[in-house]
Amino acid sequence: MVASPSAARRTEAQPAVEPGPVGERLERPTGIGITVTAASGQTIVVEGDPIEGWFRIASGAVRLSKSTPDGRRQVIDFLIAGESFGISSEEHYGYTVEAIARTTLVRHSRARLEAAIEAQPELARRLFGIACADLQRARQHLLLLGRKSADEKLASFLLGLAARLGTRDGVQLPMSRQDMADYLGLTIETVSRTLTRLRRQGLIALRTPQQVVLLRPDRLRRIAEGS
Amino acid sequence: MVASPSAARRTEAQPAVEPGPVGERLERPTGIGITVTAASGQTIVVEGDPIEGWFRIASGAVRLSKSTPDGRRQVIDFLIAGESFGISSEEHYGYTVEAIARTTLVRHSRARLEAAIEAQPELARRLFGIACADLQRARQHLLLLGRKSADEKLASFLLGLAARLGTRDGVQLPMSRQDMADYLGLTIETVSRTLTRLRRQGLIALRTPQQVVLLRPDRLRRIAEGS
DNA sequence: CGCGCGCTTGACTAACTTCAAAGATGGTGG
DNA sequence: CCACCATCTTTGAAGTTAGTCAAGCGCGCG
Repeated sequence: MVASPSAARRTEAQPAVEPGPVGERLERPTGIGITVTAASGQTIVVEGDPIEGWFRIASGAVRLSKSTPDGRRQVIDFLIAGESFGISSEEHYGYTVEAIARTTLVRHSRARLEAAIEAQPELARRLFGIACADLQRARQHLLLLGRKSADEKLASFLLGLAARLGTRDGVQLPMSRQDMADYLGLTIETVSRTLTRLRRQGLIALRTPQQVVLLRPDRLRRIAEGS
Repeated sequence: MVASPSAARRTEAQPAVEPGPVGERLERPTGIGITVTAASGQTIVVEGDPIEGWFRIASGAVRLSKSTPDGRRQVIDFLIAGESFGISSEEHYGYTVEAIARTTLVRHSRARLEAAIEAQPELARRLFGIACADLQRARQHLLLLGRKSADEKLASFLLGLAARLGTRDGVQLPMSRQDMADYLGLTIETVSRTLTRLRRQGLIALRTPQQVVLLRPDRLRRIAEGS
């Protein structure tokens, strides 16, 4: 059940994030932040870093993850364009953020956010709503990790991703098998084998390893919720 | 890994919560809510119920849980005196709440909370802080469920509970083995066997099944974080 | 062309679950 | 006050799922 300590897979320990093509010029009173870009695999913030602002993903995708000291990793969430992280009252990040594709982010200072809340109290409600939605997602994820089988985990994951990306029957996976495994609390081999099983049962098709077609969403849904 | 469907263990389907000894008289403009009491095992709210207010636990303890349609259960959290649930911008509860001991709760209407926020905007920040703390706890729980072994889960659980209850070396477990199993994503037998193993290794002592003494917190901590 | 990387597959192993039964414990009623 | 019953916990033996170790495949890039 437990991945071996040698499973540390942080092959990336890059410099950090560099100012993007647009650069710091966008730091203006309009409320638009600093645009930065990150290459795939690049680390944006590390668990324990002080939270100095929040990021909104303009394009691309990132993963949030936590690790044990011996390198086992749990992916907390994947974020895509339009979603944010770093909106918290905590002092430090409780997770690491890494790009899983070439990603553009807009960084906003915490001070400005505080000021904006003063100016328009309605904003506080929006942030609270985001935190509540994140909490609901995390709790759904708890049920998946604690009580679902590998088949159920994959079915849930594929359906959830399709719903999130707004695609009816096909999903372009933005993450690797390793990322999926670390999100689902499985190993890469089990993810691969389970996808193969779903494919052999005619529930999905794999055009390429990243391009999944949901052939039988109805049956996948039944599996996802416990046959 | 997956508990059998027959593992449905909601032996309780009681009427709900009855007005407590103090009754509805406490519904006054002071902001003090309605006091209610629940016997051990009694259901307070059910997953899917509309959120009509929030509850603060005056005494006793409750568990929050989610279930699959076939009855497998994942405990999301345990709450003790002084802690709250139902503080959310969601419309419906995403979890069921049940008392795990004789519990007294104070119920506050949502409308009054909204009004209080209008009156003192600082309150909004407090609520946001609670949501962020809950989120951090849930994410720590994700790492436990997804990537820790049974030994690590139990060590983490006992240390966390001791820290939370503010006791140095002894813990009075307020929940059953089944509840612990459902929190840790294990079966009741594995919980029992693991506690026995920790006891035989001299790391803990069990005065009674509920009374745990942490004999070697240092070694437990090393186990909790991955030997 | 061949090298490297990510994905898949196979054989075997280990951890945890399942099924079964035997202690504890605690409350209730005789 | 004590015996009995229901419930919770512990323990044992066997079964399953997912993990580990190892190798092969396929694609893209230099």
